[in-house]
Amino acid sequence: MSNTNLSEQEQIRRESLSELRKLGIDPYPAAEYKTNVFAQDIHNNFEANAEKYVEVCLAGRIMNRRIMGNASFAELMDSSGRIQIYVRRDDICHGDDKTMYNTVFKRLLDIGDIIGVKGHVFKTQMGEITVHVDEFTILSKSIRPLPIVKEKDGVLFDAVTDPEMRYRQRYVDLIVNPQVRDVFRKRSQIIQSMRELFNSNGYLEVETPILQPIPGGATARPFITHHNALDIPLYLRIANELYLKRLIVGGFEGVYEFAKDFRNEGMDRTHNPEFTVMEIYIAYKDYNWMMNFTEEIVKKASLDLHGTTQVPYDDKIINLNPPFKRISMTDAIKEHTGIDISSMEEDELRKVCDSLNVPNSPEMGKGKLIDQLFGEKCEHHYIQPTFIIDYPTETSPLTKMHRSKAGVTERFELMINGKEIANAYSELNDPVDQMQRFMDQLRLSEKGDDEAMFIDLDFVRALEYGMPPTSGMGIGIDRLTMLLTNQSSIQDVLLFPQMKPEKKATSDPEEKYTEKGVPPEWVDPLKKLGYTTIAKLKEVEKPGKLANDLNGCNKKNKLGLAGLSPETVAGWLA
RNA sequence: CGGUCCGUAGCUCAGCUGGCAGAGCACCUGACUCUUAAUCAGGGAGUCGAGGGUUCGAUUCCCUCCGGACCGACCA
Repeated sequence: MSNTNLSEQEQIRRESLSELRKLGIDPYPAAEYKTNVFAQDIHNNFEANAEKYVEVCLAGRIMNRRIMGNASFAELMDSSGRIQIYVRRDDICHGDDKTMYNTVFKRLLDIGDIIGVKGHVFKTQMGEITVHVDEFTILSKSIRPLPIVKEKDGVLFDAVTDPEMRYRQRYVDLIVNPQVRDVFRKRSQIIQSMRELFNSNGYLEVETPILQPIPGGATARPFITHHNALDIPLYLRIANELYLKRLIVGGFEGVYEFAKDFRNEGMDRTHNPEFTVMEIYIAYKDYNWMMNFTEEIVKKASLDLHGTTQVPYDDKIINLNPPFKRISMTDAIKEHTGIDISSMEEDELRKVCDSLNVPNSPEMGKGKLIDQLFGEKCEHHYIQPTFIIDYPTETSPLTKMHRSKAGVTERFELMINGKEIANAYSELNDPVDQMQRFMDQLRLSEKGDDEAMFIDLDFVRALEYGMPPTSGMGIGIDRLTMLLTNQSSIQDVLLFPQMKPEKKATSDPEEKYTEKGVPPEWVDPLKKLGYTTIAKLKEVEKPGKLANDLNGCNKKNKLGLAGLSPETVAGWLA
């Protein structure tokens, strides 16, 4: 009776659940279920070694059923893939009692249920490798129907594509869209590939604070939170750079971290409020060395994942085989605008921006203007991997001045498919210069740039003890994964992308209704008719009509309640 | 934040210039012992995103709101 808000199919599945229990079958058994094979193993090896597959046991979710009287085919999906099973009445029911087949298998089991099967592998007349089941065990009953996706010759029918469902109920997406699982396996492989390389070089994987008193190391708006015991504000980190460099000061030769960073900014196809960055810092190296190392990282990840450095993205082929093109930012701007900005000051740059219709604002300094020019006019052209090198000092406050070029720093970004994939420097280790750069940032922030960096005095203190010359690099793991798995939105490489809260229909609790004199058994029918709050109930003008609707609902849903008179209903509304 | 499009059964989607709410899959009943998008016969399933307006009558037209997608602006 309390189930009137469930769909017909959900009610039927709940009834199946209690029928199973009445038959003495636990729909959610506690015991370990020992399997000895995965679907993929059977597909790969059955034909060569049929004798090894006479007693198999596997478990998975029922994805499809084809019942033909006393025999049935079904598809079972485990973590490795799908395999067909064949269930024959007289093979699973040895005596006269055919309940396990006629009632349990045919009627009480559903698509979505998780079962274990024991049997032997054979090949059907149609040539499909199949498990002939001798015995099955219900491992978990599903009481919510799955979307039905059918497939023939690799073509999907009725595939679930609604992003709302796919991202919000990722578990459903993973069940019905098998290629989605593959993307996340690849994501893990990419991280594994990088970790292997770093560890084999003797670099140390570390963990640094996510809750930071000063959100340093990058320019971005942070999330802010509060620590009650200390009574201080804390920020969710926007970068871990300053902590990793403290560790280089502390004497580690190379440190790296796969870090979740958090930025309180816009969300779209390439931005999620939390995202993953791998940052690595290595002593006694410079950015030239780091470019070579970055090439090696990207090449290895691609080879480990695809066995090739030619990867498809959209309609393009990206060639990740080093060496990658290297071009300075000023040359890049010259290449795409024909303008040499290398000796220009702020006023001239602003005029150039205006003449090229590049948006700019008064609080932008020289560095920001150059950045803006590059972003608008150049960035999207770099489809094949390209290192953009030597960035303006103003936008690179943690970077060493260039050893020979004035006004620029030893910094590179790796652009692939028109997007920034990696960002690296020869790290600034001069504590006096660092302090000066922080002060410059402070002035920018006073000028109105809300993205200028905070000053981290402890970091400066660390540098005062002496940091070896160091090169550091960060790679956006989400974006690298998008690139290597050919996904066009960041939501497709994050298991649980940030979503707006699910809207929840307001609904008053039962007590609110009973206070008004509504009998408890009539609360659900009322809600089903749309009177989910007392306020809505009060708006009713014709109690007779409501009584009529309720009696109709009673009859339609076979609730078996005594009929209501208009007077009774009018009493609730008083 | 601006422009375009979308929201109908568990899922994928039709529904014309306003007139009884539709299909396929899924579900239920029945048939069928090698099927495979199984098939065949029958059945029931809906707050047509929410609220308001116009109308004798709104899923359809208008307004507001909510949610989503794509394209722009901002950020990694």
